[in-house]
Amino acid sequence: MDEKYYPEKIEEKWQKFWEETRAFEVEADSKRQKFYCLEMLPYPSGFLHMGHVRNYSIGDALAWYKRLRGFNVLHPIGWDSFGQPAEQAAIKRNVNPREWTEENITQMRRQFKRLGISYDWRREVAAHRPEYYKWDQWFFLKMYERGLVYRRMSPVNWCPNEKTVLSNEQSSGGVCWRCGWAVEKKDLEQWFVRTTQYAEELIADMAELEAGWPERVLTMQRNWIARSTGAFVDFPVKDSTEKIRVFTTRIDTIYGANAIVLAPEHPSLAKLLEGSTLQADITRFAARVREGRATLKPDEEVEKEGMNTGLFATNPFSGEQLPVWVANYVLMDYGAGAVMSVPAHDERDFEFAQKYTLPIKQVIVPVTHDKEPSGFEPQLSEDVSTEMLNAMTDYGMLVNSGEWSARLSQDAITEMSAHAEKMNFGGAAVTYRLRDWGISRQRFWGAPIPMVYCETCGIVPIAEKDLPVELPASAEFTGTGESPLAGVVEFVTTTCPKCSRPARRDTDTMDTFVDSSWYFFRYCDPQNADAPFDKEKAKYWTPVDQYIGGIEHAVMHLLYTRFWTKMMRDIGLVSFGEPVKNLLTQGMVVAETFYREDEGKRVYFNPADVRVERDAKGRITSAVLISDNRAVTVGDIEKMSKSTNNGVDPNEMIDAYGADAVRVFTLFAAPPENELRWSEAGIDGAVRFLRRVYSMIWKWADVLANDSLGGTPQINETVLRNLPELRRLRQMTHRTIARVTTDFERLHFNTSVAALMELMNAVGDFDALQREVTEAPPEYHATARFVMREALEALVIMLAPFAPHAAEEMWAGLGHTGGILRDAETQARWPQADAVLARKEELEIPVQVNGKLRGRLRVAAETGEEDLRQAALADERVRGFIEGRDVVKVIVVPQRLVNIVVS
RNA sequence: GCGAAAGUGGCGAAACGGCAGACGCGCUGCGCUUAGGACGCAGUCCCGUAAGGGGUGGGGGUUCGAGUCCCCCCUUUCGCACCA
Repeated sequence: MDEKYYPEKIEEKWQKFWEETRAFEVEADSKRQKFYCLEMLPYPSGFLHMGHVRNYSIGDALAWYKRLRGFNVLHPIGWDSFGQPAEQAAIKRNVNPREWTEENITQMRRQFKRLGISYDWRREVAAHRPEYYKWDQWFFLKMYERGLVYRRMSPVNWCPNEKTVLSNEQSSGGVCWRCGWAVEKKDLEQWFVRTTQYAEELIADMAELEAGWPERVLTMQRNWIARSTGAFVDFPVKDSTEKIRVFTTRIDTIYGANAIVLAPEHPSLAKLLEGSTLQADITRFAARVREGRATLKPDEEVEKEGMNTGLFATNPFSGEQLPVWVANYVLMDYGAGAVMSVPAHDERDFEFAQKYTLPIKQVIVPVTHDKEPSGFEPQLSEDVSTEMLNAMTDYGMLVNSGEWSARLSQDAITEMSAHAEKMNFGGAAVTYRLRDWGISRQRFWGAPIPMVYCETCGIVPIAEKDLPVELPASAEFTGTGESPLAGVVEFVTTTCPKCSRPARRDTDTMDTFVDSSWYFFRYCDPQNADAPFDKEKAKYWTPVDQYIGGIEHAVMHLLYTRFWTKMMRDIGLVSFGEPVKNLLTQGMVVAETFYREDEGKRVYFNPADVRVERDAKGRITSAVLISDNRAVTVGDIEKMSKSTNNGVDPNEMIDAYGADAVRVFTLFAAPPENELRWSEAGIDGAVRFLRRVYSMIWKWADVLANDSLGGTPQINETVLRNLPELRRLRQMTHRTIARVTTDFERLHFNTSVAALMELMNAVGDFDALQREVTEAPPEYHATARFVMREALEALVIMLAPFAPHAAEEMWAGLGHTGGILRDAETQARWPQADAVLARKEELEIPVQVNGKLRGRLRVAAETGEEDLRQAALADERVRGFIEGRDVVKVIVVPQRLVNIVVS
């Protein structure tokens, strides 16, 4: 151990040590309790950013903590290495996606190692390697066998100029990202996974997740799946054998229907309009609406538009003839693609009826007395189109509804659904907003879909034994045309697995969410060549005990992986349906921005190049650019990004402060789910703290090892009894152990670090006191050294999850060999808090009079209720406030406070 | 518009319904230094010399006691957005 703290030296040394001793490599061991600590795998862009650093620092702290508590901890990492950036690099710079990806992985792996994250690197997986995506394809075949994947036409974003498929990002704003042409929708045959088949289970199983997942994420998933209960009702079309099926949640309002409205894409439309004079007009209208939708910007509101088809449908409840309309506000892919329009009791239908002056018939009246109905007096006349100002969407009592009148909405919904079912024209139904998962991508850099098209046999799956269908080494990356694979003749040309005649491969690849849906199962058995993973190994390690990642994956990734797990359960690979027990969604990393206006455009400067001036209160008063010493504008705090130039490079931070300090700051500065505001001053504080601990250990290492000052460190009860300062440090040590332990269990890393800082401060005070002790008997020194060693060792071990390199160095400095994790299988190193020692001997009890603080009592910790009461009433200061008044009540909370209530 | 979460010093933040602001940053003063983006010590919510008073977005309520629980409002952030 050097006298001074040299992070780069220590960090390199211990990284090498961990590698050589295989400190983080683990195997399934049924005799030990496991803990699966998982962080979301990164896309290998080539560089770690601060968001990654935060994510992986959180995970690593937890992994270390659990190891020190004696768990067998699986802590792996891998690469989400398929996807667009590699392909874009290929298009733009003519590099090979595979080489580009592999190079990036090499670079990022080096960065991970520099950060000292404790991964079992033998388990690393990468989505783009055939050994991995072989199993994506295998799963595809399994799902195909079970009817869980199917093919249908579906629209993609299409650039008519470059004749290529664009992703949503590439077509944002409705224009092509490269050429600026208006993006169109184009229908292509694509593969879909039937996620909707599991909709009910995906909703229902969320009950299991309530304890361990953020409420926010569950809410988002619930809204995404959006289960809705209602009923189907079939409306027979006049002069036709066709029926129009609608979905409604308000069958109780059916007597108020004034029209049936179809989505423009409704499949029955063509048949219904056969021979109609309006056919051409309607078709044109439908096409226009569809086009309008394609170029729609995300936030845009669209005016309701519709057309009367001239057809009529019969309301099966009332027998009434209703006109059939087509309108842009009805969605084809929700419910039945058709609705009954009830303007009096639905806002959208109301708006539509207003626009086209359709009759509005009221069939529900409010019955609640304590709640305002929607601003409108009950009317019993039928057509209220002139009086009604808003739709009345509340439940109420049915009126104008034939035999159903006078019932309450809730009852009517059940009874009318049952009636529809009995009469065979509908019935109760549940629908979901959740749609099937489209997994076809017209891209090169993904797992090929293992399907073949044969003229004779049609669509034929590849035989399992012929997997993987390997990606060719390269393709033409022009950025135009359909899937790049379509241009690779050797790839496309194949033979039919069934009839052996020439056939053509599917040239699409799979969505990268496929790769990330099951990767953490593969970590359990990453080299398996015969199966995605060994069931027994997965059974030991999974489900994941703690998953850590960004909130941006709240819906898609986490929903798909939940689906995938259920699918794997149904094909017998796992025995549970939920893959992740606890989820932590960490906040973004943000920083200050600085800019100058230049001809209306903002030019941003990196915070590293700016000097900030503050006033006496610490408020920022101005900022200047260091290079020219002229002022810059202080902008908002924003997410670190290229566009605002406020990012910091983890490599530079590690160079300047060391990985340990970066990690300590990252975990200390904010609770994990909050935003983390980057600050170089803050990281200075982290280094300062580490340095203080380090020099304290250095100073005491010799003393603790040197026996000449009074024998081996040991407790002398007499000394302890007589010297409160020794007891005080012990108390602080044990109190800190208890605090840090509970904070870790709650993932409150910031308060853990704060507690360690307090312990360090106490150690510092104790050390200062010791310097003043010149003459003392040997048993005093022995006891003092025992107490100090206890404090320092606890401090070092509890620091390991945050600053593992420094902790290892100091642990060794305290005379321990073989590293902190030595014998971890048999001996948990985490210190044990002794509740008796952690207790304070003397307490300061606040005394309130009528809830206001009026005095404090110094009492022994075990002082009872009655004594506290007496002491409070007798207190000099307190008496000044109660004199001359009646004491009505005295509330005594032992160990806590006394409140005296006076009149 | 609908839904959810959150508003505490100059800043990041603490606080089983029980002393608001732990811990850290910044700032102020002092010491040590030729010097310091080093180190040490002290101070730092507001008003007041003090005693004391006020203070957790605003207003009400429950309670002996509210940052914490309930109701209304304001603001911010996030998610969803014609979902019948």
